Amino acid sequence: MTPRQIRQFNHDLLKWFHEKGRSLPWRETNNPYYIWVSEIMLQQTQVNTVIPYYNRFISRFPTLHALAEAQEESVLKSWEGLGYYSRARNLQKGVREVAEKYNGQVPDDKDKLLSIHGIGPYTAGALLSIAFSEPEPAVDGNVMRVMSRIFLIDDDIAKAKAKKEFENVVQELIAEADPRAFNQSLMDLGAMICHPKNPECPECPVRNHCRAYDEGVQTEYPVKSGKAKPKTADYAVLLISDSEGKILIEQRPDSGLLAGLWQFPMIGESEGGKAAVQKLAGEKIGQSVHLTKESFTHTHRFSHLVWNLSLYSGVICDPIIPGERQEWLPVSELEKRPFPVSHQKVIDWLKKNRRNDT
DNA sequence: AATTCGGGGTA
DNA sequence: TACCCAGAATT
Repeated sequence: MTPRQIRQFNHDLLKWFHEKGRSLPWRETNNPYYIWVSEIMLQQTQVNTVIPYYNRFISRFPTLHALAEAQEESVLKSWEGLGYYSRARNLQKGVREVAEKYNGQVPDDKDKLLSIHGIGPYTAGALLSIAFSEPEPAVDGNVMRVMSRIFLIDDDIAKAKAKKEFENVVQELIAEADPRAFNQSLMDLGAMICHPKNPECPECPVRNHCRAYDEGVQTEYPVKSGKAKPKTADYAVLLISDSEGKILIEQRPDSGLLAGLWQFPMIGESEGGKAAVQKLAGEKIGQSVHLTKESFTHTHRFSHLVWNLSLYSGVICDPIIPGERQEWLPVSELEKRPFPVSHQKVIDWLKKNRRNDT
């Protein structure tokens, strides 16, 4: 684009944004900590899903220091159900880093931001532009889709390399714009008009600048290669209760899938058969236990994994002393711990079917 | 450069 | 179903 075309593009885009842009909780503030929280929550997560989580989170951790000083488990509890839990752990790590290294002030320097845990190229750009009004690109899925159509860029956006190309394009456009409004207007355009499947081009404020619209090939962009088929894993979920009706739960490891969350003990069911489950359950719990296969089963789909869960229950008369990451809890207190959604389904079943109240 | 990290909305 | 979502860390 020529400088004149760039000015016209900016004018058309920002005029639309000020008239039709979304009003969102995190747009009512310039507090870098609030913007930071919102950007982390919004990673791979839709706006409407985030809104209630954001409001609760800010209400519970109203300042950067409040989050820095919180128990990690209470942070995970606030994140429960939102997914990608390492985001929450890294956010708190990053906040603690800012509290110690930068006296609680979120730095407005790109390299310093990128050195903070959980802040990558996108989030650094978003903070610099939205919180500090610096002309930095913030390239996410929306921006790649919009720009791929406007300039007919056919790089595979599933590849890491493609992002640089889009950052260069945005960098040229943003130079003459209000960076804060510019980056957010691209995201709103991507979310409200320039949809992946059925873009509403007649409503688009920049369709006159769009090469894909000009050539009628909007739906062929962006170019994106496919993902691998998720693998499946079968598990026996153990509902072990003591004579008082307390349930044995355990905390998952500090790294990997669902790190730090709580769950009912699980056993890989690869070979199937109740006898095998019974034997492994005895080893896991530390004493032999008679299990009953319940009718409850549940399939949980992650983006890269499928869990097939089936439920076994058993009662222990002489309860074991719980291990380091285990605990006996009454059903009524399970909600104090953060559980993954798959095991919340088990809790739902338990509350409907429990035979002995506690 | 490819894989691992959740869960829900949408056509 | 399949794809997408205000991506980053790890391998």
